[in-house]
Amino acid sequence: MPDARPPTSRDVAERAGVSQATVSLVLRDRWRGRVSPARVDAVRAAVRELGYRPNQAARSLRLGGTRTALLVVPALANDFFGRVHAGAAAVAAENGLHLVLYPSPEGVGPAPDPFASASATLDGVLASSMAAEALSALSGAGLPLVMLDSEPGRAPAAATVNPDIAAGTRLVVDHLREWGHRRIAHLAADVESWTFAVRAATLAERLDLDGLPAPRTERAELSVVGGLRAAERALAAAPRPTALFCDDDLLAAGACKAARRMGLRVPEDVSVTGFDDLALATTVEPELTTVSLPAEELGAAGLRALLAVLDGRAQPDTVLPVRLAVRGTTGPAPG
Amino acid sequence: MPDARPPTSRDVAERAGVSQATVSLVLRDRWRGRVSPARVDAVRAAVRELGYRPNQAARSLRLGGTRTALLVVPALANDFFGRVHAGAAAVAAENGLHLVLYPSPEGVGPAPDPFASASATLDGVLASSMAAEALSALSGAGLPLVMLDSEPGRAPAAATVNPDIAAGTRLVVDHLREWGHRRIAHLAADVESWTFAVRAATLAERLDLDGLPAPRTERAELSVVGGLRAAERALAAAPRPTALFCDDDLLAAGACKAARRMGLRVPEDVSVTGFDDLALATTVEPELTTVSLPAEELGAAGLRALLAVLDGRAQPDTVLPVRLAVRGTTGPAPG
DNA sequence: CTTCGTCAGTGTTACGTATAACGCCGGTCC
DNA sequence: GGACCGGCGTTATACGTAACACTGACGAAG
Repeated sequence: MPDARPPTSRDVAERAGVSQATVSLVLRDRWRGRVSPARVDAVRAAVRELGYRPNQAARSLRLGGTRTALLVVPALANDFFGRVHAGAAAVAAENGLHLVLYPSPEGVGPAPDPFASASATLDGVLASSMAAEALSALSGAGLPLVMLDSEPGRAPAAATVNPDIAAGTRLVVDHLREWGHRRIAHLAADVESWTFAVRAATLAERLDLDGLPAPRTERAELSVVGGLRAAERALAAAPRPTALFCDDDLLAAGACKAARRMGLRVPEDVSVTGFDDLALATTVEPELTTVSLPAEELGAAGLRALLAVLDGRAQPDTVLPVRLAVRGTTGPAPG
Repeated sequence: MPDARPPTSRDVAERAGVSQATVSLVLRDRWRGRVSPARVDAVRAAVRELGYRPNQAARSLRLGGTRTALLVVPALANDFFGRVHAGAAAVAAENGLHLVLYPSPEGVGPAPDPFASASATLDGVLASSMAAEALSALSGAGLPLVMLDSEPGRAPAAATVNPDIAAGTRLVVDHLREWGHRRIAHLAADVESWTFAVRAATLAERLDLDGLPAPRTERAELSVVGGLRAAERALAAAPRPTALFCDDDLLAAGACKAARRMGLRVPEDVSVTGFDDLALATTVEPELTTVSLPAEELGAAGLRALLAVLDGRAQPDTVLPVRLAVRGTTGPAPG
């Protein structure tokens, strides 16, 4: 059996009694009016019998492009980016694009080495957060880039897609105000990132608009324990805040834990709000009141934007609506 | 500016005043004793100046292989597979292999379409769980395959790498026995999978060995709410079990929630154990006593096995040790 | 003075595919 | 009856890289 190596289109041609060019025409579905139906069937039969699969490398070389895009996400530690990926993957599949996932080691980590060699293998990049060096490497390679969760107009991105963080922040503030909260502390993610900056700015602005004092801010490492520690500091202040605005559900979960450890009840003694609506939000007790971001839609819209860019169509920046999921961690202000 | 398309090695050659072959020698680091240092420098300078990057497609075509492996994971919803990926990615990077991630839509979902065309682009696959059809498609394409969390000797895998599930199960049972538990219920994942079968078999065997009755088993969808519902059923039985052995941390988290809703304290009234040691385990209150699996090491060992297979070296099946993380959800049996 | 070996390179080819450019043949139209 | 044309197919070539087989030239060895 000299079946050592996979069959080529030439093998198929020989078996079907046609030329290699004809095989290609049939496989690329460009044979209408050029190849007789009988031969088309013959080629298809030969393909099946030999178990032929086109060599992607050769295709890419010829065509000057792989139908492959890269999705860069900061981490796989929570389900948010899993949902982003699902949304993007669905759109990619519909459009015959391969989507490859690259979890950037550190939210905003060092230049991912994969890019160096992968850039030649990719047609475009959809990135959620990325080190500046990696960004410039990408734009240097001239790769089309669409950014998620990133400030419009900055960075060499062809387009951006964002959930409406500012609106989400306002929804939270309004909700807390309806419950009568006036002393609101801010558990801020200890990350230099546009999304978090928007939360802080909008929060301050909205409170000011309502004639309330600027929120006391506690910086927190972006994790449950980070939230726990920051909340312990925030709740130790006098007078104690009646509500904690957390940049993220992880922080909010940590904050709830901290409150309980300090003998405080949630939401009777202190209200807590999150952001993102992770799976975690409905896992903890009580379930988190949080801003629900359209993760799937974010991925889908991002990939659609990338497709548009690949097709040479200009793509406007997109903002997606968010909603407030009111659950069990918010209630009337005490006292 | 005729800089329309990326520079090729021939462009580099022209600029450096050498032949294309020489460029290739320099870039592949095969020039020792073949190219004079002066020209090597000239080539390197030209590469820098033009921003030349080798065309991967052409390389793959020539070499008959991409240095790329695929990691198939069931979902991105929890952090376990994020850690598996991290471990595998580290080893891959050390060995100049690209690692691409494919989250299979459904734990054991439909044949992933990506394989159809991607198989030609891959050198090997490291899979955690996979639909039977996808498996056969893979072996049909003759792709080297290493399986994680899969029964050794089954499936057309060149090797398997597993955490020692049986040992973990025994650790849990022994721990519960030391606390005096005798009525243990089993919250079993509603998934046909070898790992879960091992848990059930080992649990039954160990209890039998200790002269205890077979555990009452409640099937649960593999999620927090699934665990919640199953635990409600299990805890409604009379006499009530004093401990719940959960196949997974998600189920355990749900079980704790159910217990609290039924007015039971954990661990005073009922002990709960998990499996996997997800981030979730230390997030919930109280923190879960659970079997800690070496996720990073699992990914790393899996990728090492794949590398061995790619090198044509036979690779034995591997079993990795586990440990019991004793935390807050287990205590003395009541009564 | 020939012969040989080594260094320093270059010419050429092959990888597998997609497609532009061309050829053939039977039927139509003037 | 010859020019033309449309349906069918084929030949030839290019994509960018890696590496084999070769060529001179220059010392050294015989």
